[in-house]
This record gives sequence, structure tokens and C-alpha cells, in this order.
Amino acid sequence: MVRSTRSKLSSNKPRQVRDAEATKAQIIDAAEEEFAKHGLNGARTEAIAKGAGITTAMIYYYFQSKEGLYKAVLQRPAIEMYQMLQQLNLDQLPAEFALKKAVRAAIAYEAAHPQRGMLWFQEANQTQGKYFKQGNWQETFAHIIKVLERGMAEGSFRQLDPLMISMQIAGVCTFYFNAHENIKHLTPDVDRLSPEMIERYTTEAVNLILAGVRQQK
Amino acid sequence: MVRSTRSKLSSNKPRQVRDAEATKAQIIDAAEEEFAKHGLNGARTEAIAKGAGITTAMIYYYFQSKEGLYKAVLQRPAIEMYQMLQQLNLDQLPAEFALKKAVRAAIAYEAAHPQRGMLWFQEANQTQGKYFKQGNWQETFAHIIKVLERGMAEGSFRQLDPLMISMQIAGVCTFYFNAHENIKHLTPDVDRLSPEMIERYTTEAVNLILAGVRQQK
DNA sequence: AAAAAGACTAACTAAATTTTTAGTTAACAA
DNA sequence: TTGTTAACTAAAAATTTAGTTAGTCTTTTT
Repeated sequence: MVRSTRSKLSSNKPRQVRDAEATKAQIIDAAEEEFAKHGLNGARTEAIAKGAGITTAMIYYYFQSKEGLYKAVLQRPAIEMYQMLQQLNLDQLPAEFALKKAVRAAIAYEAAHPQRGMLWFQEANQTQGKYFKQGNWQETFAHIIKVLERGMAEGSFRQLDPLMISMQIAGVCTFYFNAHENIKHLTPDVDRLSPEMIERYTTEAVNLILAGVRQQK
Repeated sequence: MVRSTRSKLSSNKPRQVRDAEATKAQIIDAAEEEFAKHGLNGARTEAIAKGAGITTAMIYYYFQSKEGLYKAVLQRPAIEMYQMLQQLNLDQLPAEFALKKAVRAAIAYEAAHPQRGMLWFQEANQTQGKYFKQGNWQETFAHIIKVLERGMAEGSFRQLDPLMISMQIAGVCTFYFNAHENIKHLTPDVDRLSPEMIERYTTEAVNLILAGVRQQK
């Protein structure tokens, strides 16, 4: 079985010399891509090394084991997602506007890290989510649930099941990117990850979700 | 790791004896689960064999290679999904009811085969979809797009982007099952795959989507 | 009931892959 | 300069895994 191991991140430029932090970051970048595609078992340390422009021994030098590297890779999105949500200050906005803002931010996050959704799915399916400390993700959903409950209390949202709806919102925000490799075959001539297309997806998503939860008058 | 291959198989649940068709089906069942979790590369033939209650040699006896088994596994969902959609006769229903029926059917399909969404993602991400018949997915989306366009023409649906919205509908229908292993950590005490919970998810999904696309009056 | 065919397993090999080892090079302080 | 150490590489060792072989057990055919 032939697989291209060349990462677009690191393929052209020669690496800096002997900068431990930079090297570690490059390994994690390459590893995130490889783990997102192939999961813990399917990922090849050789592919990660090649993507980072180092030898496989460096993985063990910095991360002790393949699993250690995997843990390091998973830590990053968990922290970033948490921080992103904090910064939105959803509590200080009317529910409808808060939801709009959260949906836009979530899709923008996915667009900036299109491979992370799959990383999360791989983690769920292969290791029963044991490395993903549930706290951060509980936080994520808690933020959306809170907005939905507030909207219902305010009377701007209809009566709905906040947890179920928040998962469906997550589905809307992530599907486009998780399934990108699948759906790109549907319209081969359009670049579905171009800013224009992502903006179009975002607009439609906001419209669908807002109309879907709004109280009819 | 020490693995005894001796006497484990005979002492566990005894399989039916020497029924080729039943054995093949058991291998495909176990393989679908393993491939869905780990993809083509990450899947372990030994794990498949153990799941099916046979030795790895049987995989080669019936399917020649790991890849041959993978192809056999992918054939089944492709055919079933196609047939399911045909039987809905969406064209003969008002758009609103057709969409409701399609969403219910899609979620029911996912619930009956919770691992197939991941099988599809793995296939696209790891092998560029070369083993999967793309035609079936084009069909699937075409069906939904047609319903959405009809609804817009009838005036029952608002003006929307049919392709984008159909992907968002797919996100709503599939997320719950693809992410199940992660989601279950959010509410550890609830069985999120019980019929009651799935019905609740379905109801909320239908409400969200219908309200989301309906023409306001 | 003997022979043939089909279903099946234990034990194995070759190759791929992870992990370790032994050593090399650059940086930098004394 | 020179000695020390962190960053790094090449290649060997250990381990895992796909795939094979030779033969056993069961069912069907004659």
C-alpha cells in the first residue's frame, strides 16, 4: 500500500537547526495531521517524522512513545477550543445573537483546523475517548446549552431539548469539514474550502439554526 | 504482550460448525466494526478473526487478502443505502412531509448501523474513497436536494442553498452516532443509543430542520 | 463405508513498524 | 580553545502483523 507521507507544511523549507521548541511543535503539527487521518494505530511514526523533517528517533527523544506523542497532540485542541469559547463572552449578549456568534466561531474554528474534527472522532472510536478529558468538552456543550436555555427563558427560542439541539448544532458546524474528503467528489470543480464557500456554508448554517430554534410569532 | 492463540477459541462461545455462508457473514460483521474503528491500515486481522471467532487464515481462505475483505465490507452499506432511498418514494409526497420522512429514515439507518458513518469517513480520509462507490452518495444528496428545491418551488420552504442545507441536514442526522463514544462521557448515566433517546434525538432533529427550512407566514 | 471435497486451525515466515542504541554535530560557557 | 551538553542521525534490535503452509476434522458424495 502506497501512501504519500509528505506534509504540505514542511515539504519545501529546510528546518531550522537545533531549536528544541520549534522541533517539538513541528512534530506535533505533523503528528496531528497523521493521527487525524489514520488514528493512533494506523498512524505511522515514519510518516510523522518525514512530515516534520526529522528522524523517528526524535519522537522518542521528545515524547517517549507513539502514545505519548498522541496525548500531546490531543491536548492542544482541547485547550484551544476551551479558550476560544471563553473569549466570546456569550453571557453578555442576547441569546439569539450569542447563538449566531457561537455558530460563526465554531465554523471558523473548524475551517482553521479542518482535520481536528476527525482527530476527535478517531479518538472516540479507537480509544473510547480516554485521552480526551471530558471536562473541556463538557464546557463546550455547556456554553451552547446555556445560551439555548436563556433563549427559551427570554421567549426568543421555542421549547426545545437543549442537549439534543446543541449536538445537532455541532453536527451542522462540523460535518462540512469532517466529510470534506467525501463530499468533494460531489462537485469536483468547486473548491469547497475556499473562503467564499466557507462563508456561504456559514451563512446557511446560521440561517438554518436560528430559524430552527426561534419562537414563531 | 503475550497472546495465547491456543484453546481460547474452542473454549469461548462455540460457533456454528462448518457453515461457509454463516462464517463469511460473521467475518464481514466483525470486519465492518474493526474497519470502521481503525480504517484499512489500522485494522488488525487478528482482531477481526477474534471478533468472528475464527483464525486469521479464514480471512484469506474466503477473501484472499485484507484488502479483499475491506472491499467486501464496503459493498454492503453502498447497496443498502441506495435501496433504502429508493423505497421512500419521496417524489410522491409534499416536500415538507418528504423531508420529514427522509430525516427520520436517515437517522433510523444510522441508529441501525452506528458504525457506518465512521467507515465512510475512514474510507474517504485514508484511501481517497477509491474503494467506495461514490455514485451512491451522489444519489443520497440528490434525493434531498430535489426535495428542497421542490419545497422552494411550492412555496413551503424559504429560499435556501439546497446543496449546503442538505449537507447540514446530513450533519444533524449523523453527528450523534459518529461522536457517540465521546458524547457518552457528557452524560455517563444515560444510554444514548436506547430507542427512547434515539426517538428523542429524531424528534428534535425533525423539529429543528423543518422549522429551519419552512417559509415563515 | 470409503473417498472426495470443503471448512477449518496451529504453527509458521517474511516484511513492516516501533523502539533503542551508539555515536555525531552544533551551541555555548569557561 | 576546549570541554560539556543538548539536539540530532543512522542503523540495529525488538516487536507486531499480514499472509502462508501443511495438515486435521467434518460433511457430502459415490
